Amino acid sequence: METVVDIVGNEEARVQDITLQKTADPVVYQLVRVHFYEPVVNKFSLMARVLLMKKFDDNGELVPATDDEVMAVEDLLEDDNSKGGTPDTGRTLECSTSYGCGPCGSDKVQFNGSEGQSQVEELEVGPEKPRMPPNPAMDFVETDSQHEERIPSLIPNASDDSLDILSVKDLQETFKATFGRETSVKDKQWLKRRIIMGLTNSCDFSTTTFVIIDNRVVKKGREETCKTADCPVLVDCVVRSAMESHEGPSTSHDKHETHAIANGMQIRSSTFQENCGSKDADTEQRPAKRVRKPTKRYIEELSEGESRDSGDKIVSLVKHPANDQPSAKVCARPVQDFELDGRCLTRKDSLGGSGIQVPYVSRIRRSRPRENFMTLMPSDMGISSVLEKDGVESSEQLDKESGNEVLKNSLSPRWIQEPFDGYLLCLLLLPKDASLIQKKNNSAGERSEAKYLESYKTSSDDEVATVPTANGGMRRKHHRPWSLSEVVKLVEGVAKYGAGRWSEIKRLAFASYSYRTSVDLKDKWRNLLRASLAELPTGNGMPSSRKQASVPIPAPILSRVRELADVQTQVLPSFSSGRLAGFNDSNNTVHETSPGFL
DNA sequence: CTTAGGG
DNA sequence: CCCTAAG
Repeated sequence: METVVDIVGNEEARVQDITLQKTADPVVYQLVRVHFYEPVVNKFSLMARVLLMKKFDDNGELVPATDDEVMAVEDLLEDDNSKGGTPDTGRTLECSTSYGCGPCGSDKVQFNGSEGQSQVEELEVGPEKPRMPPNPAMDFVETDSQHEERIPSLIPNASDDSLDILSVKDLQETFKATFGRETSVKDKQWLKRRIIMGLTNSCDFSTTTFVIIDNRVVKKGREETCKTADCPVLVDCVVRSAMESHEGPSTSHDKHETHAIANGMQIRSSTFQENCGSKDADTEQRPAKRVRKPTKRYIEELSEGESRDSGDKIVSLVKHPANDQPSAKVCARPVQDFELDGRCLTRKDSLGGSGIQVPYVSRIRRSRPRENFMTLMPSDMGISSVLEKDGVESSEQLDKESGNEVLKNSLSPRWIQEPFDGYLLCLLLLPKDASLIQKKNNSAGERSEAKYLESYKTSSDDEVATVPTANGGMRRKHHRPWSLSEVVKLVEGVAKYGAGRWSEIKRLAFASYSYRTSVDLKDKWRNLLRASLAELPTGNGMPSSRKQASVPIPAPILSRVRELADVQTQVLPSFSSGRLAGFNDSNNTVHETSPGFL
């Protein structure tokens, strides 16, 4: 399968782009839930790369990783770094032993349940999921008969012992003392591990970044991308290793699941075998750790909005104006080859029960964040198959309800704007040689993916990043249609803060929609206004005589727009003449009827 | 830097 | 959506 899901640095990227090194710097975010489309990971034909992972709440808004999540990811990386000696020695980062190595034999990873069912993986990370404490893959402390060879040789046993007698609360406090932050994780094992690691750790992976060049990940000197401490380096291939599954009572279920996975899917490629093999070894020699600084990283989008508010300037990352072709810049600086080929992170799919190998990548941001990378996802990705019970602002709920459904039905498949629940992971599978990639279209899911990707490919053949539209036209690739929820937000914002105060609205109502600038809001408002006015003349041939918006704006919203516009411009006229009259009428009506009730 | 408009 | 001229 020569398809490639390409999301690089929040940018869409084509296979060609990547191979041509044009858009090659990946940004790895965090994930918890994975929408993974492509199971094929054949070491000999593919290079799989985690490119981007983001976490979304129910409204599709970016949410920062929890510290625990971040730490989990950091640990993965850090561990990788440390055990690899130098980052330049790309090695298998992590690989599930269980489901990765089980019945190895097939060279194809396949999701069971593929049928349109979302390939959603839940990385049970973070405090909200105590059942599965963060940082799965990094486990080395586990007990375990099945992995007797794994010895925490690098970990001071004493510490471990001393921690044993502590209560969860104690551990949490220790954790706090160690890391300078609170944790809600209640898993003692995890806490202990973290604490130990925190106490012994001393290396910081965050100083290394990589870039993909020519299908390989090249180490890149630390750069502007990581200037700021909060460089959104959220790598988070959190993976749940099989070993983890064996840990602790709370994971018994997982264990079971893991087995199911092993049997259910065929990830067993020689590749994975290898990886798996190296894993145990690697985990054994996990070196000492670093002193962990309190993690403070935000997804760029968020920090952007917030920092604007506070006048903070840490947004430099995003703001770099010259970042239109930053990737080129980055790529132009080849350093050392860093074969990431083998580095796999594995995760466990709590839904389909399939684990996948997720190669770790790097984090380098290039250009403006691409907000709608999810639009690259196949529409059948199973976006909302699982709702995260995460707390979601009620105000957002409205958005979702008012917007999602409409979107679902009205948006073209390519533009799935419906907010994703949970987290997302985008994987990039870089074919080393497309011709080598073979795919068996077994499942509908695969087919649709192929189809989707094909269309995408087609649309992006050109240098002129354009994308076909429904009406046959071509529009710029990075155009992002306004979702209904966005429109609603905008309208609300205008209602609240007044039209014209775009920056206010932007940061107050669009804090999480980083991709909309105040200018965008303004423009959109202008368009909305036009649309609303265009709809007024009933005698008019057809409101649709005008160019129809990609996302039809419900009439109520348009009228609301009109109202707001009126309020702003001709408050008195419209009020006294039309609205006031109507208001009085209804009032009268009420008065007429109410006496009867009395 | 934010807003308003034109392109 | 971009660009730019104006506060």
